[in-house]
Amino acid sequence: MTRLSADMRREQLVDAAIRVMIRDGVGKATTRAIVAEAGVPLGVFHYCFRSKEELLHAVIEGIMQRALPPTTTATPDDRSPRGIIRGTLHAYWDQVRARPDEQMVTYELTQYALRQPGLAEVARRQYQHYLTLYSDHLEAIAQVAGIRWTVPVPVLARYGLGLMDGLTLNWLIDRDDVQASAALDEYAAYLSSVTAPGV
Amino acid sequence: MTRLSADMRREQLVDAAIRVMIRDGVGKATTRAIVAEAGVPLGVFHYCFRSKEELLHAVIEGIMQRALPPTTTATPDDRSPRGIIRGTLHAYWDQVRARPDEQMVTYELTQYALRQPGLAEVARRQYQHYLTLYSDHLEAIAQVAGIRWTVPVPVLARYGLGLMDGLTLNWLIDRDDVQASAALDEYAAYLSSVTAPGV
DNA sequence: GTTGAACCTGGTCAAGTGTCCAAGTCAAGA
DNA sequence: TCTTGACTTGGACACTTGACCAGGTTCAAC
Repeated sequence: MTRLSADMRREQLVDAAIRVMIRDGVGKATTRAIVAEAGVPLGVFHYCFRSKEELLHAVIEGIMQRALPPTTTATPDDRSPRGIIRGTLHAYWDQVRARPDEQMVTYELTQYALRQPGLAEVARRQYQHYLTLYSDHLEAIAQVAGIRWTVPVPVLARYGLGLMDGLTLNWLIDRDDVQASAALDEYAAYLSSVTAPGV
Repeated sequence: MTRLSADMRREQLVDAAIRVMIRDGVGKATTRAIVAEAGVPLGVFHYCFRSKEELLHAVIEGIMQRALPPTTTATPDDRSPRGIIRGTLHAYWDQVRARPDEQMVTYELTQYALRQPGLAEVARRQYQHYLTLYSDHLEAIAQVAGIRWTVPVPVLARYGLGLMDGLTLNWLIDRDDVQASAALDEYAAYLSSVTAPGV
């Protein structure tokens, strides 16, 4: 086995763990499955991590990092406010649709974290982070489209984040692209209805 | 041990399983934890169920049955369409807030089911059932409020169910009642904006 | 009363799981 | 060169978990 620093090994194990989770689910991500995926002996695990929970902690931080960044608002075809909003939403949705398993892992990890006293706080912090991202994203859209929101942005962010989370969850269950798209369009229509020209 | 029919025993075990899941999470609901909760010997389990998955199947059907029925639209204080909508939503939300652990179990079970080939179909069917319930609920509101929806009800149902699922999930993470309530009010405002008088 | 099906029980098995450790290997600084 | 600390390795331990079964008990129907 090539010699690596403990930090490198940790990174290697976290990546392997994420791969296992995406493929087989969080429940199947045992220490043995993870080291097998990473191609290292079992002993390595507890040399790098004090416990499995410590790895889970690192995995959660890791997967949150790679969470979908809101798509840059580039929609060359339709530059009306409504067109920009609709284009942005569908671009984001395409990313969700492209990696369903990754979405599932995110939800599974969130729930796992909520049950583990030590990890609940991490989940909370991460969700707060998402809220901020979403708020920034809304502000960016407003700027690009040359409009302002007639509803407080924090409210709009919570509403939107909730809706996207819910639609994703529901789509993961029935994979109904037509209905999901229709709901997304309705969201775009709603967002357009809470805009006013200029700032 | 008092003698009971296998059907009774099954019911007893399902109830015990649900109790364990609510208290400790789906992952901790082992056969031993379940029979301990039910106060019966371990052997009973595999006398009543061919396998643990068979019990899980029964649990899912069971917990879905007790899922929140849409609140009857009784809002004596404000009988305007908007008042009725808002009252209904908050009444529903109060039910969610009253049993957070039960909500979590529902989400955990859904995910567990999606990973288990045999159970995925059950989840799909149940979600379809929820959609129908939500549609009926929307129609009921329209009738009581004397309005009609200007957006197709199936779209409105998917949108609403997604939003409520997402808001619930997010609230389970940060338990922020103020923000949740604000988002809920915004949803009420949106719903009001897609109504037209009479039928 | 006999019988047979339904129900109960305690122990046991094999597989899997997180954790630990003693002995080995390596590379770089004293 | 020697030493020292960091990394590697294979095996082992203690425990959990789902599944199974042989033998016992009960009760209603005949």
